[in-house]
Amino acid sequence: MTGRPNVVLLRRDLRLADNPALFAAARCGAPIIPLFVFDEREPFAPRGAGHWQLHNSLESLGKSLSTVGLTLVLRRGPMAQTAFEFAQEAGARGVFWNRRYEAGEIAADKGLKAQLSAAGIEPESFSGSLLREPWELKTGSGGPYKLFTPFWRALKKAGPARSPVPAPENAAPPSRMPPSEQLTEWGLLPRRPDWASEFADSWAPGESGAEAALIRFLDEAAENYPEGRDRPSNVGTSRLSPHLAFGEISALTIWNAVHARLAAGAISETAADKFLSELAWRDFNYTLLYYNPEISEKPIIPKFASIPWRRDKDAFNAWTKGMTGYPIVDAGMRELWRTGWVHNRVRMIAASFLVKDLLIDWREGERWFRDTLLDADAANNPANWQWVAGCGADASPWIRIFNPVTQGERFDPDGDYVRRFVPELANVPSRFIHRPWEAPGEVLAKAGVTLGADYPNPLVDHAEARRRALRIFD
DNA sequence: TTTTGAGTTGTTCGA
DNA sequence: GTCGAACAACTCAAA
Repeated sequence: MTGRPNVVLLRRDLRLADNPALFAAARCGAPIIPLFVFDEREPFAPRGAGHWQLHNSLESLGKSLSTVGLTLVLRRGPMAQTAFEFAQEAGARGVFWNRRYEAGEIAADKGLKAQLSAAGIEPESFSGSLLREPWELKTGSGGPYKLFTPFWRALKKAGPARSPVPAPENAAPPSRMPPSEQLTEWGLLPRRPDWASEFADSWAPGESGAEAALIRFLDEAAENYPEGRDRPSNVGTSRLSPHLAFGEISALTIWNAVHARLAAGAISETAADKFLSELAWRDFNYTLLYYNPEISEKPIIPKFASIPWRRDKDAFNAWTKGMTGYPIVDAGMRELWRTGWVHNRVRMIAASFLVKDLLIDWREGERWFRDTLLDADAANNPANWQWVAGCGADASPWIRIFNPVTQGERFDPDGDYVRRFVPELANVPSRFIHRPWEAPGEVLAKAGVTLGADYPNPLVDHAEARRRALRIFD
């Protein structure tokens, strides 16, 4: 097709369905160039494990786009400059994108908007990621919500802001296509060692993988979600977080799919409500990010800025490697390393252990998760770390310290989860699986475990560490 | 303006 | 084994 094209700038919205920027470009009738810009210098750009997801997601996106007649262009470099130069090179008429909410990303996109306007290229941004924009839901006095429950009530009452838009069909590429960089040359897949060798057993990055995960959840797990979500040994959660983090599916699509099942009587209101409230947490965390732009650096409650964190490289390394001697913590940290994801319940236990038991700065944990999780983003990861550390948005009057033994016994009673990720404990009886140091010598011998050799002794005594944390956080 | 009710996910103690 | 109270008295949101 001839005529000046519109560029659709893609970032963490790697999908065709319900992509407002792509839809708007398709509706224009002008030729379309989908452009993915990878700016590795952005603090919340995919990194570490995220490179694996990004590679596979882009590969999948490229194929999907080609089925509707479009060619994905890949470029690396500073976001605003790269996108602007590309728009000029392509002789673009407009550049469309879906909004982002992290301070640096907002600044980059704002700069791009100004640059494009000055050059006579039309910029247009859309709401495509959240159910409601962060500035839409306000308290009675006009401020942003600081507690989840009132936010959730307001979101439920208001509902999503827009209707979903379909994927484009038979879109038109331009007659002259600017060249793309080659995905394989970006070197995003790990080699020597290939630490992602098992990721594909757990994940299918891309839009169709996201859709399959949603269907699987609705068919098999949604009805039992309120209880099933807390059992890390089961697939009781939606496992949609990596797909959401890369925008392979929209929150609105998920919201509507759950409502459709509810209307059909296929799931109960209780189950739907519980799950949708978790989806609402994502919106809430983005609101927190928007109004607390330093959320990954500064405690939302300022008095927590003066906690005397311990600098203990050895303890931190033991935590990252899943060698703390607390089986549920170690299973979680090894699940993270092996699969790029950890069950939510175990995230809280492992995070609480780092912050409260080891007294290591939550920001170090946040950075580790940012590197190793497939689903890390600028909002959810920092906001949840702040919640665990107790310096976040909720105002609980006393500090919460998870007991790794109690939590393990409550949520992994048979030890199935621990046995899967900490195989050296596989033969320890359930009674001792979450407290192997209390097992009699002959029990450990029979299970083939020597504490301190096959599996570490506890890094700290939890009861003692708890008293220390209570003293320091007071 | 003042008041009132409530706050994701917890733990421990003691009856 | 189970259950309610204490934790510490704060901050938020709405009436």
